[in-house]
Amino acid sequence: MGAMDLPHGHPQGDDALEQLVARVPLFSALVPDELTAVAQRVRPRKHPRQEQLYGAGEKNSKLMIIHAGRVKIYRITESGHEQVIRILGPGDFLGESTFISGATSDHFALTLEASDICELHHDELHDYLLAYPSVAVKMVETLSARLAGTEHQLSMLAGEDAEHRLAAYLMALHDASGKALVKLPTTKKDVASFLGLTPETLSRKLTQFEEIGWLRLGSRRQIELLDVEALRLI
Amino acid sequence: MGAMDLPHGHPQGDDALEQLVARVPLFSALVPDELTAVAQRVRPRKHPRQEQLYGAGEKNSKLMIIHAGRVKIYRITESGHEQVIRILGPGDFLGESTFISGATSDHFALTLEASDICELHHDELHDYLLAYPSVAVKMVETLSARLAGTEHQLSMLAGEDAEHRLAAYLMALHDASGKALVKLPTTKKDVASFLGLTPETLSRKLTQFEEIGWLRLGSRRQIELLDVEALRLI
DNA sequence: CGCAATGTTGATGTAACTCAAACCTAGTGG
DNA sequence: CCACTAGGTTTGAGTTACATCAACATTGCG
Repeated sequence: MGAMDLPHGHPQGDDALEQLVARVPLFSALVPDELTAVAQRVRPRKHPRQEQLYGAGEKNSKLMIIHAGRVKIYRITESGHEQVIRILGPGDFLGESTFISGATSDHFALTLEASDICELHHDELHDYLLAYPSVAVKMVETLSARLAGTEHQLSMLAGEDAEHRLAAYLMALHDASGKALVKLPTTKKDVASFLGLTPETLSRKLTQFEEIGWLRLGSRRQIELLDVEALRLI
Repeated sequence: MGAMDLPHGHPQGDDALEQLVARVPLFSALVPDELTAVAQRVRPRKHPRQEQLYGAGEKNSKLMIIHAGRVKIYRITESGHEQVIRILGPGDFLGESTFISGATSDHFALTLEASDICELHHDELHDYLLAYPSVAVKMVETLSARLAGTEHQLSMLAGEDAEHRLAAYLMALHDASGKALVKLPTTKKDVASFLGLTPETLSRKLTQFEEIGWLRLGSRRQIELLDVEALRLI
């Protein structure tokens, strides 16, 4: 668990790294040779839980790719409260927002659990994208998808009430896992922030849904969805 | 202003088209030869005002680049009301969200005024990005910036009240133009939707700001900002 | 110039927030 | 490994900002 803190350079390690890189959607279109080239330049690091990867105001100059763990992206609004933007997991990348030269990010990234994350300096990223256009195309596609997701969340926040938002969120979790037993990716406090609610309102709506019989609240952030159709139709 | 409805093919027309393409941020990193190549493949079109460029469900397979005019991007929420996502102007592009093969867009694009828009089929776009990686890099940067903007709007909607949202919006208009006399890009109805408010609330807050002396409401969507500092500090 | 869409103003209702207090859970350190 | 504690969660009561409904005024397009 602590043997990869520093690059060792032995063949076994490089192979493993290449395997990791190959699993990242961003690099999935690369041919083996290119994959090897990328793997050699990427710096893997372990991060403990609750570590701040970057903060607002810093000029974070690294693209980070998550191999294992979860990362919370959030903003501090002008009125001072925390707004969760998204939760990232394995295969996702972050730090691209400051790729536009000079711009400093206005949000924070925090590991929610111990995480394995690869880093790539922005200068290098720029060269990579020019050298491997397929990575650039993949990145365009990923950003498009992420943008569409954020826009969807935006119109949910603006247009729907608390119940609709919560139901839609639960359905998204359900569709992602395919199972009736879903697990919140983080604390209810953060989920509430993500949904634009106070923790109190989230708690109330969840118990309300439970009373109606649409779901059952379990321990350890588990929720068993009993009536998926009802939630979808809300 | 109306002589370019159809491509004419004479040198003058091509030069003009090349000039237009060169002004699009997306293509700003291209060298002259590449610029010519792009200009030859791009199809310019005129659109009347209030024309639907694409709608939800359609598999829109074109990247569109705005040369002149304004385009409203909006979604119909599940509860049936219109949510404005953004207003695009000259130099902006749209239609990239369905670039991810197969995905159908869930939002609509409508011209707010007569517009000149160039089209590029997605297949061609894919080839272009591979052939001209600098365009892909530019697109990554643009999408990053757009994502950051949407995330900002998101946290505004979730975290701030009506006054803060309106004040921040007015400040954004002010910062974009640099002048104290700003002009709403579209109807107040649409601006209200963009800010996640009802038209009634927007109207009330604007008159309230006027009574305080922070601004003066003019005709034709003009607003004169009298106390920029107060608005910024709200 | 006339009509439909947009914008304004007022009265009323309610969903969700705030504040507060008690309870529970999960990581801490001994 | 267990007990401690800080943060997370739940429940309750009271408040308010904003939506809704409605009537009227204005704008600007055909």
